[in-house]
Order: sequence, then structure tokens, then C-alpha cells
Amino acid sequence: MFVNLNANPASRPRFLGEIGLRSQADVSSSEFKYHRGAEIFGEAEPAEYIYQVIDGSVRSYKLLSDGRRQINAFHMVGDIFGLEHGGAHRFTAEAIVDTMVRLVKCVSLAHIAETDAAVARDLLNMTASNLQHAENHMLLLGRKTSLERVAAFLLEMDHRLPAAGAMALPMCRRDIADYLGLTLETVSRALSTLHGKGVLGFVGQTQRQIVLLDRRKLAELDL
Amino acid sequence: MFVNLNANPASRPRFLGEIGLRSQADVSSSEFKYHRGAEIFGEAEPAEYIYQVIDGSVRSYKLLSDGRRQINAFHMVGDIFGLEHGGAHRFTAEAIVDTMVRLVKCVSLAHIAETDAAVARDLLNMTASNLQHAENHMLLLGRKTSLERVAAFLLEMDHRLPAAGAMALPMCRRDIADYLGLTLETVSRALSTLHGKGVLGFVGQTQRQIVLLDRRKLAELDL
DNA sequence: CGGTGGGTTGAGGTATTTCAAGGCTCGTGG
DNA sequence: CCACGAGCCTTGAAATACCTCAACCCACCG
Repeated sequence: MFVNLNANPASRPRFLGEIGLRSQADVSSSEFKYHRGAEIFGEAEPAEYIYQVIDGSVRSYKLLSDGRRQINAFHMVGDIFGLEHGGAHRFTAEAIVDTMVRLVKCVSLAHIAETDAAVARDLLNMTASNLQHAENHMLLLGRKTSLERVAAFLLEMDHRLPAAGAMALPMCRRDIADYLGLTLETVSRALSTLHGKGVLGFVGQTQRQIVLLDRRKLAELDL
Repeated sequence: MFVNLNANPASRPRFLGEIGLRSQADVSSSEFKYHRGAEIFGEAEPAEYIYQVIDGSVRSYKLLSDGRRQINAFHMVGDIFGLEHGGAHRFTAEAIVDTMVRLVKCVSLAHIAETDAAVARDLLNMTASNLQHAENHMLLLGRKTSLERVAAFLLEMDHRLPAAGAMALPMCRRDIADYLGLTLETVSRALSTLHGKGVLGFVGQTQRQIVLLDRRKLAELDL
């Protein structure tokens, strides 16, 4: 895993603006491509960069010693991830498919924030929205049924993926399962159940499925 | 539910310092007592104050429409809660026992943070530590067994409650269950199991139990 | 063409929930 | 002072949602 650092100085001031950190802080950015399944950073590694998905998708997760995995978030095109408050990553991040990311070296974003109010605000905004997502996910993991979890997942993806009408899920059943605190078989069964109720359709049988979601019908089930 | 606002101007500059916001921002604070079970604020209510537990304990939770409850956090003496990034609370907060809280009116803490770097930093610190707690809790809710959850809960409380050796849990079994994504019966059984293994002891049978935790023995189970 | 990596579906197992009963403590009121 | 009920906790037995194990299918690819 290697990163082409400090390259392309001409692009220096662009990154933060593009990713939502609207300041002109002194940082450098570069792009890098990770192959499907490649690790972008590991849990407990020192956090030297922050990342933005240019193309592809990323999963970030925690592991228990016996291999049980909890995926905390999927990062789609445009999303920023790898932002840590302490010095070390608290997750492992992997490319779900071949993925292009932009990196910014940021030894101490917190330090920049001390003097730049705009950076401070953006940091807080991002952290707060991550927190909000986590809070909702705790409710899902602690109290929802498998059908409700899968339905919530579909709605979230429908909301976040660009495609109008049909969405191509980049992640496999196991990823979905580890995101929802289920097994892949349970996810598959829940999808079949929803399919049977006419809530969703599968377009093409070409491995990575395209899902057509009928949000109205899903809402009628009021899960 | 009423709050004695803007009282005691002499204490004005003290509050933020005491709660960890180390700046001298222009805010006012007051104290208020909530009876056991009383609601401190409700989900979706506008967030006009932030709170610190002076004495007692608080639970904050989300509800599903059919009454299923997920407790996101317990707030113990010294903890700050009710801090929201948007304008509205995303949880309901209730006093678990008779509880004294300090309140600070803060229409827009984010606004203060624009000009005061120390406030900005403290806001970020608190939000980040909330996020970290939520991330760990997602792993617990999504992937741990009932015994592991209860053990983790005991360790967390052992760490956060002041008492040396013995701790008095302020919350009932149902609260613990709703925090851990279990039923109260499962929590009770897990505690009995741990008791049977000599990991913990109960002091007195006086309703609100005192728990003696043997951290070494608990660690030996390596859950 | 055979192998690999998903995905689906079925059958059986199990951890946890649900339902139910009983015990203990405490407060209240006769 | 005692009886009573309410609240909380524990424990048992039965139900069930989800998991595990397994077989099979399909698409893709060397």
C-alpha cells in the first residue's frame, strides 16, 4: 500500500474546497486507486490522511478477535472518510470494488482548526453527521427485525446512490449482513421476501445486481 | 418542566470551565432537580440548553412507534449531555433516579464556536468522544452475545462509576436491556451466570443492587 | 470447461424472546 | 402494626427469529 504524496502541487488549494472543507488551509492532495478488496487503512494505524471517494465504494469496519465483523459505514462517491479525532484509525477501511480515492495528508487537522474557524466548523459538521448516522444505526442494530433492517438499508442506499429508479449495489450480501448485524442468508431471505411482496425487483442476473425499489410499496409495509 | 433561567449571574463565567468548555463565553447557568422518571427533554424538541449531571443519573433513548426503545447512553455524575448539532434533540432524556442537573442556555453554541477557538475545540472533543462510544456500541449491538454485552456493560460502569470496588447501579434491568439490545430477562440470566462463575457479587438485597465486580475473573472469561 | 465467487433456498439447531409464576422490598393506608 | 399492592427481580418452560450447515444454481474467467 503506497501513496504518491505531495504530488501535483498545483492542486493544493482545491481539495478542501471540493470535499466540503471550505477553507484554504495548507494541505496537499493526491489520488490513488485501490483494487477490489484492498485495505486502505487498518484499525489502530496512525491516521495521517483523510480520504474522499472519487469512484467506487468503501466499507469501514471493526473486527472481534474471532473474526466477527461489524461494518459501521459504507462510503460512496463523494463521501469523506478516515477522519479521526485521536491520532489513530478506529476502523479498517477496504475498497469494495476497484476504487479511486483522493487523499489529503493531514498530520493534525485539529491543529489547523485552532486557527481556521471554517475548518473547525467543517470538522464539527462531519463528526456530528457521523454521530447522527451512528445513533440511528444503534436503534436499528439493537431493536429492529431483520426485515426492518434490510428495508432501512435499501432506503438508505436508495437515498445515497445516484441512480434514478434503479440502483446498483456495490457490496455483497456478506457486507450487507455485517452492516446490519445479520447473516448473509438472512439478508438474502429478507430480500426475497420483499421481492415477493413486490417492493423491489432485480434487473439482470449479472452478479452485481441492480435493484429497483418501490418506495411507496415499502412505505406501505410500514416496518 | 420548568427551568429557572438566567438566574445567578454571579456564576456566569464559571459554568463552561466546570464542564470542560474551557472558554469564557457569555452564557448563564442554573441548576434544576428532576424527579425519578421525569423527562428532561424529548426527542425532536428544540435544543435550547446543554446539561451536566450534578447528582443522579440520566438515560437518553430513541423510541420506535410501537414502543421498542434503544437507550444510547447513560449519563453519570459529571457527564454533559443534550448537546445537539442541529437545532433539535435527537433523543429523549429522562432522570433514572432523582437527579440534579446544571443547565446552560445556549441558543447557538455553534455560533459562539465561530469566534472562540476553545469552544470550538471542546465541542469537537465532546462530539468525537460521543461518536467513539457509539461506534463501539454498534459493534456490541451488531455482533456480541448476550453474555459479552452484559460483561461489557459491567466493565463500562465499573470504569465510569466512582465507587472503589463496589458499584451501585442506578438503572433497572429494563434500562440495561434497552441499552444492550436485549430483554430484561436475558440480562438477569446473564448476571446470574456471571454471578455463578464468581465474576460478580451482590451486596445487600435492597432493591437497587450493589455489584462487586472481579475484573480479573471477568477478563479470564475473555468474552 | 472446470473452478471460484457470489447468491438462493431448505432443514435443523440454538440463542434469545415471550409468557408465566413467584419472591422480595418498600410504601401506604386501614 | 399488619395487610396489601406495586415495582423490580429471578427463574422456568415454551415459542420463535435468526443462525448454521448444506446443497444447488448461475455468471464469470482463466
